[in-house]
Amino acid sequence: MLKTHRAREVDESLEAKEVFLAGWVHTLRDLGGKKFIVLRDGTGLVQLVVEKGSKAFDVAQELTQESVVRAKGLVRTDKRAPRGVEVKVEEINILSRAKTPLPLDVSDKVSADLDTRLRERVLDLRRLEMQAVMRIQSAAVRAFREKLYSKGFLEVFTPKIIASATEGGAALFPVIYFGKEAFLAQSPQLYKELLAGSIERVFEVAPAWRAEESDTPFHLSEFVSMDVEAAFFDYNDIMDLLEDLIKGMIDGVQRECSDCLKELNYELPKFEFPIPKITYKDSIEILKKEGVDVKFGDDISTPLLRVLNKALGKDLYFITDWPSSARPFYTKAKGDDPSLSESFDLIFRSLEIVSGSTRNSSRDVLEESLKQRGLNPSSFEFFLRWFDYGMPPHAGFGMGLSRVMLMLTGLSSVKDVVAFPRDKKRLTP
RNA sequence: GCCGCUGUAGUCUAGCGGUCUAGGAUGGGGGCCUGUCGAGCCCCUGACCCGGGUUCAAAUCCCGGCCGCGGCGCCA
Repeated sequence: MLKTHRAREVDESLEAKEVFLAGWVHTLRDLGGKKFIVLRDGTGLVQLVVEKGSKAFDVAQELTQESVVRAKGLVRTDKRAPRGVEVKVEEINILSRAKTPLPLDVSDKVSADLDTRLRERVLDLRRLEMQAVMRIQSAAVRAFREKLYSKGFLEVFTPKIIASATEGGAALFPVIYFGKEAFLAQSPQLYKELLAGSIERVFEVAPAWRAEESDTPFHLSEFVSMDVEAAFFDYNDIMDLLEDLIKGMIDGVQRECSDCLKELNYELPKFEFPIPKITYKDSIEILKKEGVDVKFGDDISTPLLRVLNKALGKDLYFITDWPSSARPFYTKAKGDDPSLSESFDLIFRSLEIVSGSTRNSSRDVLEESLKQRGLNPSSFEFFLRWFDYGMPPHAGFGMGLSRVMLMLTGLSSVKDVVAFPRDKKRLTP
């Protein structure tokens, strides 16, 4: 290893100890007879001091911002240092010298537009704010996984190259698969159902692709979907589970990332638990009362969700029991009213972050449902045939990671929370 | 895809018919400085998206294109 400690680990307990540190030159302050280098690594910042006359001084003369260096020095506490502790450098060497000027200010004295930042993303990801975002994401995904493991779910992986459209609706990206036409999966939906039909409780964290025109701060053509599917669950069981997961993710981020939240100047919203539920029907009534021209069967668009959010005064809520016609073919209808379905969306303010339902588990019902939507059951035979051999009742949901991240970071575009986002116009970096 | 707004040095921004030889900040180069922490001070460097038009005169007004942002649509 090139280093004995990481930046954050340098504290008073190491007083007078020799350490090796390595990282990026975050900022440089040259006072003539003394140089201050703020060194950054994956854990944070620490100040290095280089005195005139030391061996290191001449090398430090050559430093530029964002150069990668390794330094040997003695830790000393000093109330004048930023964290009350700093490292007096004895030796320093440059592992990789950064060219100047940088195309982006990593130290955040001048902020750049999102577009510029995405173009210069590798440098952008070095900014403290983006480091915080990446940490929060990791903590959130970890909390999601751990909660599911604790409830006996298995993490699974479904194919991402598929033969045909899974759900109908969304446009897919075609790929050439050994001379045959194939597509990138828009969702693991059908495969996760089949897995739930074999191993009961499964989840997957994986990318999905949609070739949609959608050009908004909430859509990407490639996104990470957090999917859960469980046999012997219905949509109420799934909503209970989801509530636990949301709670776990918020707690996990709060616990592990308080400094990151501070870096983002963001406080996690205080949600009501249990998460309030409102039916689709009641939502429509509320919207009507608010003077919106809507009727049963209409989709609740983003502008309408804003109205609903304001009327309800809730930041996180379920909209349940959607019209069957507004849902995909695998969604189970309600027993007492087949025009409605056992389905839900979880809404953060006016943003849908999760969508789920009880699924149809009978082949006859599925075939009928496909026909009603103008889809041909025979093209779904790869899926339907397994319903002949013992398919339990099951339910599940799909959660958009980057949308949840907006809730956990306070940022306003999913392009900002994804390291290398893919949208209609962006294919690099 | 539609509607609206926008495009000025590496980055962020001021200017919105002549006062622009385009101002500031940050960065970069050079100099001074041994406790900086958005270090400070001095000198220097670097820009009007592209193409047409209007006008005596265009960064500034008009048209087209491209890019970006916001909203909507598509999408779950």
